[in-house]
Amino acid sequence: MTRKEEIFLTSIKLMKAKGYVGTSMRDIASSMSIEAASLYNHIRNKEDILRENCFNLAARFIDSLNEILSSGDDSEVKLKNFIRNHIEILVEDLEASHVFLFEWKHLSEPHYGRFLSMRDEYERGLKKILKDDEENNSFENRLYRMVVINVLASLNATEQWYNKDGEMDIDELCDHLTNILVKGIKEKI
Amino acid sequence: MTRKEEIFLTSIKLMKAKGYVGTSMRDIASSMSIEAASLYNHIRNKEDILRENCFNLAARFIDSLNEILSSGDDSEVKLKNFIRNHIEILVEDLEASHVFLFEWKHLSEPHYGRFLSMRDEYERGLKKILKDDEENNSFENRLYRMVVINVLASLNATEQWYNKDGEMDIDELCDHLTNILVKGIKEKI
DNA sequence: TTTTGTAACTAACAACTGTTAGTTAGAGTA
DNA sequence: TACTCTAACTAACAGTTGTTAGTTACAAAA
Repeated sequence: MTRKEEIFLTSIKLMKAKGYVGTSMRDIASSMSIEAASLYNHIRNKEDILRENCFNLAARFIDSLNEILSSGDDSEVKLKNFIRNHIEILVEDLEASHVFLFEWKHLSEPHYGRFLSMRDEYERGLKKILKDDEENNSFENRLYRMVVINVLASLNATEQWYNKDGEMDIDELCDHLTNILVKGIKEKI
Repeated sequence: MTRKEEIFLTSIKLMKAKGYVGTSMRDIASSMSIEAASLYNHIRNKEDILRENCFNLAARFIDSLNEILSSGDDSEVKLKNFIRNHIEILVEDLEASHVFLFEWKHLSEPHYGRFLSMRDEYERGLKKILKDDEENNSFENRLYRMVVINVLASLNATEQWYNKDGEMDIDELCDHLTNILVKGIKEKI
């Protein structure tokens, strides 16, 4: 691991705990037992850390989406794969995901705008997957935004409770999430 | 509206946009065209604003929960009322709700701990409502935490998209949310 | 041996932070 | 008239912020 990567790792850990604005360069430095100025040998500025984290994850979500959209699978499989990929990316680094989910709003322009439009793209992609499902296209048009946001909120909530070293592996996790989202909480699991 | 209430309103609006730490007393003051020091004629300190907002909402959620738990309704009605009350509180002031949902982690001790234990109480209450549902108690025990967090994440996501002046009223909103949560996204609405 | 790259340092910068002390102007009440 | 309340003010405090300039030590490459 390069020194730069160590700085990113330390920063993300702190930013999860105290937020982006609440984490100072001196916090990061002292957490690595060096001086704040020394950080600038490895990174350009504070926002770089946030930006790299946010766009790294955003790009992976978008790539996964495009792969699914361009596949020939039917819509049910597409949805299952969407959930699977989303959870895999989210769970791989739970600290990075937390900062991605909660701190992106502190990006400055033009990054803020770029981030928002990537989020829109992802939401439109999920909407397309849901709409292609014939059993499902009886949603009124104005409801799709609600459904899309609900699905993503449920998936992203995994960050709050999931423990990689716990008893539930990713396969089981995705099965449960798919069940709950598709069939609701009434369905026995 | 008292001057103090005006300060709270202005602060919450700014804190939604820039976060609690990212909002300075001078930001709040200049947004009201006064000096930062003048704010201290009306409030004790910055954290008071966050604390009052967070605990005001937390108390309302807890009160609503206790009312439902102590009612003699059957579990299906309890869940429906839980969703209804939660949404009503959340939607009444969307800016206050946003700060409640995203900025509580900046509370200092002992408020931070108190807030967390109120959240736990609320989650335990929802778990009890779900568990009392006989059709439903086939969830494995370790799954309830996931289901509870998923339900709350979906309900709270309403804050992201709902517009009080839009076309959907609260009755309809609650019906859709109840449907999606209970029957899943496969169910036609 | 000389050069280059890595990784740290000290010192300083201008701006901003939450908050306090002390004061002032005006309006309502005794 | 004298007093009190409300709501603002100026000035200052001690500390923190992100960042830059310039320097040093050491190891690897030329």
